[in-house]
Amino acid sequence: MTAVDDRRTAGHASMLAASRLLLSSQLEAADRDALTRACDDVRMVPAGTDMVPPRSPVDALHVLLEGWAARYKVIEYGGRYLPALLVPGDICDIDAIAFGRLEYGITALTECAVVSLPRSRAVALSQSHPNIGAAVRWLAFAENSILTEWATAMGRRSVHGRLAHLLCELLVRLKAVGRAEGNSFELPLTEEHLADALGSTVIQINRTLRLLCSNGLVAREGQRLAILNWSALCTFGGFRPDYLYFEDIHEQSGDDALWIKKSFH
Amino acid sequence: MTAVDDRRTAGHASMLAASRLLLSSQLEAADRDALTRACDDVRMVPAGTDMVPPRSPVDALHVLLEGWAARYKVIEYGGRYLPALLVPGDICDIDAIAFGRLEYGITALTECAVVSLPRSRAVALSQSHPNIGAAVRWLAFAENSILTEWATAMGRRSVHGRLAHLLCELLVRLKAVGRAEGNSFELPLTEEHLADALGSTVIQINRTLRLLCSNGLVAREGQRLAILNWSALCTFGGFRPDYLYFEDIHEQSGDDALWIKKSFH
DNA sequence: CGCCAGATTGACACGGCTCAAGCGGTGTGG
DNA sequence: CCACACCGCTTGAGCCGTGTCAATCTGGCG
Repeated sequence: MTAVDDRRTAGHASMLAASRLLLSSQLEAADRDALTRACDDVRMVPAGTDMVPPRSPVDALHVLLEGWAARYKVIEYGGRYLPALLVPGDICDIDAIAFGRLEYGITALTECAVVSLPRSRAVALSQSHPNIGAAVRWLAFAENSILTEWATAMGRRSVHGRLAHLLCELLVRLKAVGRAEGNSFELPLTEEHLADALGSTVIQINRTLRLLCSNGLVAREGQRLAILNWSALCTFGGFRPDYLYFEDIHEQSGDDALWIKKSFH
Repeated sequence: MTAVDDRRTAGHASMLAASRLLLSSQLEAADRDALTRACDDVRMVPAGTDMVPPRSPVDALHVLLEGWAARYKVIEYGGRYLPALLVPGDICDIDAIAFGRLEYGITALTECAVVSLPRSRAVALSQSHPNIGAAVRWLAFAENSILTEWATAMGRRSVHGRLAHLLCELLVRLKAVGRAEGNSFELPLTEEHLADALGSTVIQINRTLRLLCSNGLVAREGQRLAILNWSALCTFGGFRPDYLYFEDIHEQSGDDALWIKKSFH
């Protein structure tokens, strides 16, 4: 995990720059400083560990700097479901700003580096800095939109479609935080993780992944996933990136934002 | 529609009092006044009509006073899905505060009475009145929680479970706005509406509803639905009301809030 | 070398979707 | 006042997508 260690020693200030929250164009320098200063030190979370147990009181928000995590819910006799996959830059439990208790848990799917932002400080900041308040609100609604899309996918798409859709979404989201090169990215998730995120089973995911490969839509090499035929994969999964509202984010992305737009117009 | 006409002539100020937004305990009298004054007049929307077409620019938020509506998405070759059922008091398109365009449409499932809150005024209010901003943020996260629960249900529950779960949710939500008597409420939706909300089909909903009836869990009389065995229905649907975060709302509900709590502890 | 997590493959069963037909209530026009 | 149409509900039969069960294979690691 040398990459992780590098990030760690570099301090979290530079890392935070790529977080969803700080990407918001509504923030000014003072807002960013205040946010960065409010964060605690970087903490490492081993893979498979609960960062936040479900239904417990939360005293801090967690910003993911490195690694993959997920929100999860456990249904009695229904197994596990992952209503959100979290990548570097995401705030794992942003709703803790409004609620002192969360209905889901957060688990580290790989080894993770996170910084904590004490809840009281987060609440205070979003009150005292109107821009931060607005940015949080924006993020809340953006998550809302993603959740709506996921629920729709669960309700009205086949497992094949859902997997294709998810891979498309991941590429766009990873590009936005500089974690994709061209049309490929590291996907360190097991098929079980994907199954839990898509409401399916390992077997089904295995076969679907294999199908996408054999049809030349994607290719896998180790943990790296490359999308070979972007437009075909989008069509197959019914993916349109509008629901991510990434056009509202100007900084950082630049060329990539342009690339996404071009693919659809 | 005499009931609707009554409400109409009564003016919207009193009606708005029951809206989710105004229920928030974070608001003070001045905040409520400002919100109420910012609203336009009541407008009637016929059943089956689009209140807001999908993917179009929105210039106003819509607060539902009377009737049932839904957010909807249309999937090519996948039919329609309703990621949210809206009942009186709900804000149909609250995310328009953050985005000028919505990814979903809003359709009136029955005849509806709505008031419009111009987007510009809503944005201004949530900036100038910190309490309103916080209340909007709270609502955003509350919707987030419901969406998470729905996605989880779509992914990991059977159609039977999902329907039971939905009926439980509806009772709690309707009670909170005074639209349920005891364990029963008006359910003016067709089986097709329910199917679209649950990602299923008319036939399946019909059979499931029939199953719940024959097992003595619920009873139907016209458009009225009564939950005969609340705890059994909750168990069957895996329903726990925590995700609705209604304990944060103190006013208005009173006895009902107590009743919900008692059922689970 | 042996262990183990994860990927893979096959056989099978079942939930739920599809197709198709009939039923009942309500509204409308002749 | 009846005939017809239409919408929503109901019911049956069959099939397909997926979940389940079970076994094998692979690569990494102690």
